[in-house]
Amino acid sequence: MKPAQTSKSERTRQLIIEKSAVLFNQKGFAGTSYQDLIEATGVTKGCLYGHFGSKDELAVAAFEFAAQTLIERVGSAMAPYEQAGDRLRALLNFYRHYLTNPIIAGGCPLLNTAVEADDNHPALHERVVRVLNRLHKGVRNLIDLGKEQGVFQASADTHAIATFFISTVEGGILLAKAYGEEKPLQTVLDQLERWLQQELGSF
Amino acid sequence: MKPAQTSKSERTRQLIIEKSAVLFNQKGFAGTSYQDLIEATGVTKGCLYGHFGSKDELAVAAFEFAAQTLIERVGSAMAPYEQAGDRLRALLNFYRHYLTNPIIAGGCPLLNTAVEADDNHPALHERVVRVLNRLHKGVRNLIDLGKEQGVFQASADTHAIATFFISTVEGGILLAKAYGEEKPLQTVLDQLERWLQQELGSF
DNA sequence: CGGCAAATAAACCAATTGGTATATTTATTC
DNA sequence: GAATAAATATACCAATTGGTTTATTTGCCG
Repeated sequence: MKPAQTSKSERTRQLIIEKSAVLFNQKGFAGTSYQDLIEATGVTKGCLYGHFGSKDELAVAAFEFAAQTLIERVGSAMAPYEQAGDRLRALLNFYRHYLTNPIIAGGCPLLNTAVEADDNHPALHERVVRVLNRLHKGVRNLIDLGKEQGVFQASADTHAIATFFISTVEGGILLAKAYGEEKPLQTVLDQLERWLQQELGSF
Repeated sequence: MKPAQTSKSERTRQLIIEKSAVLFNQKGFAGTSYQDLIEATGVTKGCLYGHFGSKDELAVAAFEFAAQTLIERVGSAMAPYEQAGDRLRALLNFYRHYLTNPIIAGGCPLLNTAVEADDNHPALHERVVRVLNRLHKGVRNLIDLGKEQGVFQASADTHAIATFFISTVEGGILLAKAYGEEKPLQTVLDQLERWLQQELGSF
């Protein structure tokens, strides 16, 4: 049976991934049982195992989906703009609405998965690092673009700025999630923006 | 039986807390089973339940211990200094050695617990917020001290700086842990220090 | 040092865990 | 629309889960 463009099973598989991603993001890998997954997806255990060989495999697929969604959303937030300064502002604004308009319920999947995976789940940990690298590279490319366009200072330390950017944003998401309000993240993003303007020159 | 200053059971209780704190920090609450706890503490299940009524109760005690240790270490890192600038530098240096000389194996308990607790574990979540508040207040006090001493600019936004500080540091710890190297954290702290010097005036 | 309470150990519990085997639908292709 | 392969459901499994009960040992105070 050749799989049609969007066969029933493909759609079921996608449904499983999307629902599971939320659960894993909220409850973590260890905290999510097959019973939880069955209830959330509305699908039986046999079906779950038919599509994914193990909980590990499902968790990896779910994380990749969440990460892919994140990357795409970031990308389309910046897409309308060509000037690096505008793109950077769009990136910051994307994170400004991160909690009220979340990629996926339960906070940042990158943050959540990183914390649980690094000591416990090599397969997931590896994906986390990969996504982190992609994100880092994305920020670096943005800075380099700005330099080429002459809107960012050529002397800026691209790598360090990208690292600082990601750390700060993830930390801000952590605080906001912990406090259950978006204000800490807003504060962090405001400060980060000011810092970026000094590092890169007003943009 | 009135508990003596340090009875056998008190020592056992402390042993359980210290060993459990490591496990919970590494494997998370859901990821840590009583079997794990029994093996790590070298004590039987009956003994565990004799001291703590449930896994929840033990996890809370373990987190409080880890948090207390963190607070104390931060405090004693800054204690030798009176001038706010020196104290702030000491604080940054404390975090510089956070991964090579960790409070507790498994990374920052505040970060780890916050991520797992906020959606799943109200009791733990509440403690996390409390510790976060204490930390935030500590940084604010440090900044205010610097203002009183005339070494920090009076115009600095104390609250925002404290929020930014904590976010950035936690984000740096996250990145360093994810990458398994301390360089990202070093980078973050270097940038943070430069930023602080601009916000507060060179100190 | 005797008595007793507290601490610890050991055996046990029902429920749930992740995972499997098998039966039964369902979808797709010829 | 029949054949068939894939998808789904059901029932089952041993192992482990968090937690309890009961027995035994230990530490402590008069």
